[in-house]
Amino acid sequence: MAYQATAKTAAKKAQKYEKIISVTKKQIAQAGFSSVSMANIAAQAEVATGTLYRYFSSKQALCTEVFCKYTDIELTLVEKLLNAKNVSPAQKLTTAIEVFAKRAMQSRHLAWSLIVEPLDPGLEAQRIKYRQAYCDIYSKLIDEGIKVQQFRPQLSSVSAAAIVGALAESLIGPLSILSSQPTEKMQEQKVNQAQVISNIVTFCLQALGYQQQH
Amino acid sequence: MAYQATAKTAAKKAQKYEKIISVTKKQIAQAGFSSVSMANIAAQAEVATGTLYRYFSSKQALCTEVFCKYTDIELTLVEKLLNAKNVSPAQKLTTAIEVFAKRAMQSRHLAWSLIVEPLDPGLEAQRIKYRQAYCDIYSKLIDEGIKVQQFRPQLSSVSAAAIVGALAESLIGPLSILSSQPTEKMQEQKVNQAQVISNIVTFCLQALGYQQQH
DNA sequence: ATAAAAAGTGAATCCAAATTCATTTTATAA
DNA sequence: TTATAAAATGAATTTGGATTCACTTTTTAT
Repeated sequence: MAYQATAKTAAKKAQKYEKIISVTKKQIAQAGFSSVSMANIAAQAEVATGTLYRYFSSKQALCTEVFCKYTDIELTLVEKLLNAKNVSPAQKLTTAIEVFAKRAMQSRHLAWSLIVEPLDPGLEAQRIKYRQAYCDIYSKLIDEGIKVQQFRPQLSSVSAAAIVGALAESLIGPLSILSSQPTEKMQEQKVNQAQVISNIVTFCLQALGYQQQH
Repeated sequence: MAYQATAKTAAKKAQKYEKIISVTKKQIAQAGFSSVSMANIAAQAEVATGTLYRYFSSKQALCTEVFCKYTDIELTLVEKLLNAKNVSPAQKLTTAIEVFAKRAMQSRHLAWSLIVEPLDPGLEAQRIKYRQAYCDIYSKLIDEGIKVQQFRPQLSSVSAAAIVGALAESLIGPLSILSSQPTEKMQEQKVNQAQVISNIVTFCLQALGYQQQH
């Protein structure tokens, strides 16, 4: 009597769920959150619009799911690097920035959507939570660095926010020379990704008062 | 025969125009661009919605006008400071940041709207132009500083973008401890505006490789 | 095979503002 | 004072998706 989803059916359902997520991610990576429409996603996922609502209560719920899924991956990764044992704060920061930057550059459009695309309030609230999380872990790192005198004494939460902003704007935002066509400014200025990353690493380390060892 | 607006009428019209602008600015300063609706503004300006369209071709045109008017004031001010004669690059940067920060803090909500509130694409495009302008003048300043060896050699456009991002995030964005209730974190951490500004000035100077003189 | 439960469908509905425009009011010039 | 131009009005229209829901199809348990 009682209807009980069989393994096969449950799997099919899960598959459909994943397809919706992945299709949405693809759309966001190609043209940003602003390009996501339910009709749009439904077509790509090969379901009816009504079906989407059997998996996600609203467009915002769908977008939030995707946003969190992919933002979380990056945050967790950076978190791990900053929790490494027997690595100095300066070294951890260097690695964290390098990893974050390289990954963002490999998925430039997605990174733009996740980090700087203007979003509506619901999603923006999520983004703020993640930025705050980044800020918190960087803040801790700075405190650590102050304690071992690798960084100068400072308001760690202010400096942490500055680092988050500096990374976003210089690597991903519209001011990043990396976001102009690779052929344009970068070639003209003979700049490559590695140089940009190295520049921003030095920028951050020195900002915190780290004295380069020779 | 030919209708020619008399001085009095022209003045009245100009007054009405200003009133629309000022009412819109007030609305933005109180609740952001997202709270602006034509009905809303019309009511506050004591005109009919249709009348707004005799002054501005669209909502976006109105918002853009206000956005540019107030953003331009700040940009011009900072530009002047950076063009000062007989002032070292480091000193100019210090002053520019201090002035920018103090003014933003005095008009916190407006600054938030102008600098970090998520906007729709039309306005966001305007904002990017201004950010680029800031980036350009900071970039020039950095080049100047490199030349006189106050700053280390670096990719000035990358560092300039980083500074723009750092200022926005640490002073105005949601991560700024100044944007939480003044009573909250700031008192709890015994932090005041001056300390935050001083922190961010040092952050930027050192980021560029400036060596504090004793 | 059949009935009940769940899943899927997509055309129709809803919605909130921006924008329009036929009409009214005000200003100008003869 | 009157005819014409400009300005102002605000109710009605438009719009672009998100969301709904009556109906169909598929799955499950007997």
